[in-house]
Amino acid sequence: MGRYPKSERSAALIVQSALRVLARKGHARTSLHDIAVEAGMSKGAVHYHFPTKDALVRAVLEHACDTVARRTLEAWSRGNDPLSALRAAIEELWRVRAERTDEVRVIADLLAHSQHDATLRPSLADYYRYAAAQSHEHLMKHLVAAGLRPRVPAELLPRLLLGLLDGLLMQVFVDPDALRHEDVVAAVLAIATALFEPATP
Amino acid sequence: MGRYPKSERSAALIVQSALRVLARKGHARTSLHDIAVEAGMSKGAVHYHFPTKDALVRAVLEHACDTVARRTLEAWSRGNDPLSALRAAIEELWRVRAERTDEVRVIADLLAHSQHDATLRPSLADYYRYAAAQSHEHLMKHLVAAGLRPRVPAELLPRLLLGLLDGLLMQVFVDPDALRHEDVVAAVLAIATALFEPATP
Amino acid sequence: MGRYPKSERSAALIVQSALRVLARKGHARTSLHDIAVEAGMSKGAVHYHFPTKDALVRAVLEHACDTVARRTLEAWSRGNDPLSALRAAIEELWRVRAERTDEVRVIADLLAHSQHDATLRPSLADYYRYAAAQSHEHLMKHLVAAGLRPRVPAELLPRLLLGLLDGLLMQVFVDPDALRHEDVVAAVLAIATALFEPATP
Amino acid sequence: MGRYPKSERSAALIVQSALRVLARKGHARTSLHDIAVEAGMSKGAVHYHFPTKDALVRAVLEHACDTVARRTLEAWSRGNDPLSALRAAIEELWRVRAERTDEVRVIADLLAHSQHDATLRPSLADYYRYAAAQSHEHLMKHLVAAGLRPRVPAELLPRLLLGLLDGLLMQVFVDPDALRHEDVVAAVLAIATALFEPATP
DNA sequence: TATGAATGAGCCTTCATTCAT
DNA sequence: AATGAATGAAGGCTCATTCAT
Repeated sequence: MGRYPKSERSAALIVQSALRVLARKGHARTSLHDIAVEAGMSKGAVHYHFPTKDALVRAVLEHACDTVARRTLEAWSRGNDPLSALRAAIEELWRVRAERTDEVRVIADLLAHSQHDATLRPSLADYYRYAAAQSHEHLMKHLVAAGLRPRVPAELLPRLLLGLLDGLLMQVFVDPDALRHEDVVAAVLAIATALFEPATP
Repeated sequence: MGRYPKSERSAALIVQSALRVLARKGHARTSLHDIAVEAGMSKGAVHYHFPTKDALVRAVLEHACDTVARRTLEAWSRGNDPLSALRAAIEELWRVRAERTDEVRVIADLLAHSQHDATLRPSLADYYRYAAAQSHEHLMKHLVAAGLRPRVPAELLPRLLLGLLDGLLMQVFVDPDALRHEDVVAAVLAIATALFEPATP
Repeated sequence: MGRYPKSERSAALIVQSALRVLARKGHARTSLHDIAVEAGMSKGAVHYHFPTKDALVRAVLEHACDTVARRTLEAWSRGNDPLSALRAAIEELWRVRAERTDEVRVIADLLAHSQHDATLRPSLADYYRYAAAQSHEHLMKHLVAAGLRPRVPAELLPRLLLGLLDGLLMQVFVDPDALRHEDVVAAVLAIATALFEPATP
Repeated sequence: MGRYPKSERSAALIVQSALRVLARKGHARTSLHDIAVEAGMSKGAVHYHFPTKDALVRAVLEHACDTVARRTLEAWSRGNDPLSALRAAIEELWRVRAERTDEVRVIADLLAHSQHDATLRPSLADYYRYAAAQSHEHLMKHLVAAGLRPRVPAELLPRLLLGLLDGLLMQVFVDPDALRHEDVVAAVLAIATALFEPATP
């Protein structure tokens, strides 16, 4: 701790500041100047650490994906019995979205941007793959262990779950009152369980 | 009235051109110059018909939402028996997304932008409301008529369906090969049916 | 009356409207569009009557100079004895300025502009010459008739008087409370009379 | 501090260049591009030092007012006896105007502009106040010391003097041959002295 | 490692002017 | 006599980037 060279500390500071500004103003309206001000440095300093704006944005995206992925991972380690674990996970997965963390907002913003900037896609693809893999693992562990088996191809399960949550989030973006927290959790849980049926012996 | 029909034709031409350019380059990278070139007019002419870039973008968004909503409406009017109608609708709803129409891409782009530009939200909120209302009506008509009743609050049904499809689309944006068409349709259909249970008499 | 062809009436309407807008917004910030709107016509119509913006502005300037000159003329036809006539004239000459008529404001604005647009100078020079000639005539008639003779070259008298009033007006432009009406009139009157001495027989 | 003295030098260079261009072309026809070219810099550099065109113009105006005020101040420190001091001052005050320095032209131009741009007024009001205060002080010192007292309110004296000079200048703007230098000086001197009378003991 | 200065391309917008109708 | 449509040249401003220090 504190052992990092100044360079690394500054770079990290810039990424954090950029994340905040990007969440607040969006990629299109964020200038390097804004980021430099937020970080308390000069524009030149930002360029010293990140050769290009795109490079910085990429770093921010990776950081944001990491953070969300980590929180997703934790989401699955709660609850005792399979069902309550699933419920807790869904609740946490929705919460991390509904809270509209800086990270979540930046990811949503850059995901749209990635349609026209291919360099952003790898991070996002990794993120989806990783999140899906995690969810897949836990879904299988919990539910199959409970004597259930999926009604759809197993590798599709997590993608459906995450897609559903992300899609609902978009509706909240547009109209914050469109969905109630409990309703979403209950409905997603219903869907999740409905995707399994008793395994025939 | 009608003395100068050229105006309406030009305005429509500008909106179409703008839609194309926005789909290709995204809101952030699209300039009025690009749009003017695409429309074969001068920048001044664009400003003559739309006082501001924002105004034009809003017009494009409304047009795109209309178009997609209309296609969504048609999606529900196919098939004979309830189940095949549902299947046809889901297939069409996914196709309109997976095809990545200009309209769909622009909507996705502007939806992200709407996080930081409140003036875009009304059109999008209308769009979601309208699409949800349509889906709600047909879902109830088809499935309830088939002696089923929803396992979740009825008004949530279409939001879940559309959210799921939109969320899956985002994964395709990032990684075009992440999902196969048939898989998606089958899975969404499974989910949709799983959301109903026989109505107890 | 009413016998003018439409063309002339429209042209006059445009000049009046332009005067109002120019007084309100200043030459630099006035567009032909503003003037057309004020006149309730289209931009094209304005161009029909005045081939160029400069031509219109020149017409407005002439009109304004005429109006002010006419009022100046009237200013000298009041009062009975020489001194009260002089007092009345000065009071009116200051009032027409201090009121900040549209005409006065436009003249002030265009006078500054004339430094860089020589085509405006003739009208203004005419105006000054004409106003000076009027004032000269009356000053001489009134005061010389009263047995006085000027202390400075006679042809300079009106230029001094008008210059003084105009210069004081500029101070009011910058700070409306800089000068009180009565003070100005009294002081200018004092100066005017001090410029004469009893004619030695 | 002083690590980057180039900044101050550049800012000053820009102000000087802007003064020249404004004097030559007038506020309305002067673009930042013109100023940048005159300064031998890029448009961006101008914006680096002055965030806005208005800000730059304000800086130029203050600079011009300062310069003229300083020269006015010097005008009063010449001559030995009261009368020759007054004469010298009037001569210099007229000269600084009749020379049509860049500063004087810019002040006249912006004064007209200030009718529609309130942000310019404070500088001009200060300038008039300051010049009036200076003139007031010297007028009183010289003339009252010579046993004279004003015929009009004392605080009006300098405003009358400066107003007269400024007003005459406007006539010269419009018609350079309207007034001869010696005539003006003699007449203004006559007026100035006529404004005083022997103090009764 | 970081800063202030400067660049230059591009963007949105305004506006006088032209022209077919 | 007048209108709506369209043009094209600026204009002010933003911003990523470069560079000497």
